Amino acid sequence: MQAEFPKTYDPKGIEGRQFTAWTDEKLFTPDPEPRKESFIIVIPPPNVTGKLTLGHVLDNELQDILVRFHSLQGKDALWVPGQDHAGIATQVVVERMLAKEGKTKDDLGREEFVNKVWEWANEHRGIIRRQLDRMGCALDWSRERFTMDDGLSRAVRTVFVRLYEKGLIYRGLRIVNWCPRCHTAISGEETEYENKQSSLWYIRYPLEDGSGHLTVATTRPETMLGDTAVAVHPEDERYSAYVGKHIILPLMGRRIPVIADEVVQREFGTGAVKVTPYHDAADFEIAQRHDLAKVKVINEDGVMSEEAGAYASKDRYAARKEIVQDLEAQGLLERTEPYQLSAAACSRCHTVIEPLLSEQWFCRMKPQAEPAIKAVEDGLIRFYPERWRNLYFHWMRNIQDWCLSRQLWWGHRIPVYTCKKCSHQFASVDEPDACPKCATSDLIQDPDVLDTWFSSWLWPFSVLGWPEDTQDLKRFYPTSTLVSGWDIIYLWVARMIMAGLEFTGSKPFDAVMFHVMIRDERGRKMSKSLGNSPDPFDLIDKYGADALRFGLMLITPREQDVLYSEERIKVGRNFMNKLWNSARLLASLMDEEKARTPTDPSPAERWMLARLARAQDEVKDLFARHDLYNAAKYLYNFYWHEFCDWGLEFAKLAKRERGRGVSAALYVFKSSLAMLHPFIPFITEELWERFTFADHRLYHDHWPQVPEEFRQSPPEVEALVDLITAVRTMRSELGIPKDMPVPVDVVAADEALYKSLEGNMTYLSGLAKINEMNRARNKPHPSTGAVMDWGEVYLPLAGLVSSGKLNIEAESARISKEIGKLEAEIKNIKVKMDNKDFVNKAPDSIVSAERERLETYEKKVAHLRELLEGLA
RNA sequence: GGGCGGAUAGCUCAGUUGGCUAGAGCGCCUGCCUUACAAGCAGGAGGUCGUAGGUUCAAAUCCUGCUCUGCCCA
Repeated sequence: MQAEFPKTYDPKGIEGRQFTAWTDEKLFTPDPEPRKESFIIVIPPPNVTGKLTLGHVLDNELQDILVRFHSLQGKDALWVPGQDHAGIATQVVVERMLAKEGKTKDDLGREEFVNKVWEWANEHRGIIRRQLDRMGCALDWSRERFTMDDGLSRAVRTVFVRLYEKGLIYRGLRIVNWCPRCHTAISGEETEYENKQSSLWYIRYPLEDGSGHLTVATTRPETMLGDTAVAVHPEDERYSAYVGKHIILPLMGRRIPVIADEVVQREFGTGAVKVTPYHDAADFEIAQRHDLAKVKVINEDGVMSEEAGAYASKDRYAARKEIVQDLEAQGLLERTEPYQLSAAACSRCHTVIEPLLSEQWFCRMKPQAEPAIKAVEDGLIRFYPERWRNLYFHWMRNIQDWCLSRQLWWGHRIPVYTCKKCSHQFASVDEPDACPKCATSDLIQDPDVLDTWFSSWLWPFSVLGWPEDTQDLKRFYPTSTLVSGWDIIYLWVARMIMAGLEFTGSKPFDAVMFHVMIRDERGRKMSKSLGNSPDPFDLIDKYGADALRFGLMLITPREQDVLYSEERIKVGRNFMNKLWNSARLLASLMDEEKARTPTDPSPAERWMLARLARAQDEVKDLFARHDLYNAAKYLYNFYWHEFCDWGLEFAKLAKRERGRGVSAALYVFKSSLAMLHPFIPFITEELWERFTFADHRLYHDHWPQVPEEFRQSPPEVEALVDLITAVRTMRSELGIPKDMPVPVDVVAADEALYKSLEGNMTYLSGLAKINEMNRARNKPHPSTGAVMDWGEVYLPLAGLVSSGKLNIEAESARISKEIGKLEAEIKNIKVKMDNKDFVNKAPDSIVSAERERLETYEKKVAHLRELLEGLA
């Protein structure tokens, strides 16, 4: 035991020292020789651009808790760290840096630009590592991986070639989400919807035969230049006469048909809609059905194309303005309404997305989805909480083909080659020297790169060495549990399941544990622009990593997004201080004792051991259900309100009054440290070390095993707790000064119980200031009292009345209230008992329990009435 | 428009397969700087379980409608 033990727990210094020691000892690298069952998690790779957020703290904390818990269960635990290369995000960041120097990526050229990105990425990987270290994450950094590593890149190419050769990857012309700033297609998940106040423009489209016009409403007037039809609903009687006629498109003079299609929403605008196949996904579908022309009027850079007539080479928004003005000048703008629209924007640069017809690489997903659906349906892979299965099934059953290509430089370049000579196109894992058809070496590789998720979906096995058949892969795959926010269930979790089944032939993990999102105290999402997202590392500076972790765990429900505020996590800091101070107390009480399994525990100690045993069972059970929130709460309440409030108070008195040793309390303390360790690794290791509980780290110790014989709690200690609480309440209501001792008279139904209570005068005196206990023969006058399940306690007032003013009103109000509650309950039970159906149909155990309750309550009420009379 | 949730104390949430007087933390009130801890100790107040029906001997819990609310997809 180290001598110095400050009054307040200060994590500074301690956390850093502990972590350095863990790293030096390679604590988190499992033995090369597998000896026991293993537990493995792969980290959801943080984005390499990332500073970690509070959300990451939660996500990684949960994983750390699981890893440490399973290590304490005696397993070989492994947690593999790494980062993903975050294609667009990283490229955008580096491009911005270049822009500050007045350069573009094209100035550097592809190779030099990619080198620059590598430099930047390597630096940031270090930042992420330091942040995870500060949280105390038990990651095995000797196995760190990056999605752009050689091995993982090879896994990506291998998978691509396999799918290509299976015919699942194809080139297709589709409407994609195009970011005009990033110059690439992006997925729906990489877009964000932003509510914008805009307008709905009503434009007149003149009919060719001069018989009038149709009015269409649009939120994007600039796209009208590319209209190739006007569509109405086939059952819309307002327009049935017009179907088949033609319109002369204003500003362009193009002749376009009026067609009928069922997707048209009759309620929107006028019910007649313009059709722009090149720039709208729904319109593209219509065009396919009706064989319409597709005219591209906006280019990849967001500028109007040559086909935009007079508006060519103007910015899309400038063109919009002019087009509206020109239409108005021609009397074709019927009216303009304010309109709230939710516009898709690039989640990386917030430029408004341009839906654009574009040729991209796609992967057919349906064949891979089927076994993945079955794996979850059959329980081969379990979801916690289970309800996320619904979302998974819903998406998987409606799965769309995956757009794989991105027009970026940073990422895995698509391994498709085309022979310049014979035009043969093929995919290859290794860079080919020559065309397999005509043997010329004049080959061109596809310039695009793959979606970042195309490497992330391989993560559970690529990090272990796949496609090589490595030792790690054999030993640690499939992994145990994946921890993830529910927001990336499609983007990542579902795809990993498909990839695992498709490429390794087995599931990637046994279970998925989903956690909720963190919002601010007003329920808003954390975001940079709102400035409501705290830097978790400021919080760690202020409160310590354990306090942040435990505080966060205690306020984060499983199924409902957590409303975070700094005030709320202080509960974590308070707990650290409580834990620390309870340790200080034990340190001051102990002599040379060890924390052994107690050999001859006193009743008070057995009471404590029984609570420990229950905590151990409960918490283990909660872990089995992946309910770490309630496990944390259980431990909090057990440690604070059972061990500290009662167990330590008993131990303190037993030591001071009777010179009894504290080894039983030390045993409970030691066991508690082990159970708390997964949640708060730093302080528990620190205390473990200070008390020299073992010559090895707590991380490698064992979950407490409380002997069976201690599981039964002695009834007299339960009675003792009741008695102390009752007397404390009466003292408080009556206003008896805290130092004034009181005598009590006790009636116990069971003589043995009374006797054993007598043996606990130390506690009665120490915790309720009871100086004398007598067996009650008659109710003393005047007196108050309380009725317990096992008997009654009377507090004679004779000696107290003379000594000062007692608040008799408060005390009699308390008793009246208790009577009221019991009478209401008695009434309820009587109604039940009078009900023949209840007596006949309810299980006997319930009926007899009700009968007993009725008797008990009636007895209690009778006693309380006597007490009330005695008070008056 | 389709789907998934939520509504329980002032606030944030627990409440397993229906069955003891519906719990916790924070906040609030009262009294305490009691030799571990005022980031603490002791005691206390506070709830028509959103609403209307239904099933049942019995509903916060199961079913249906409605209201409010959050999110996802199109």
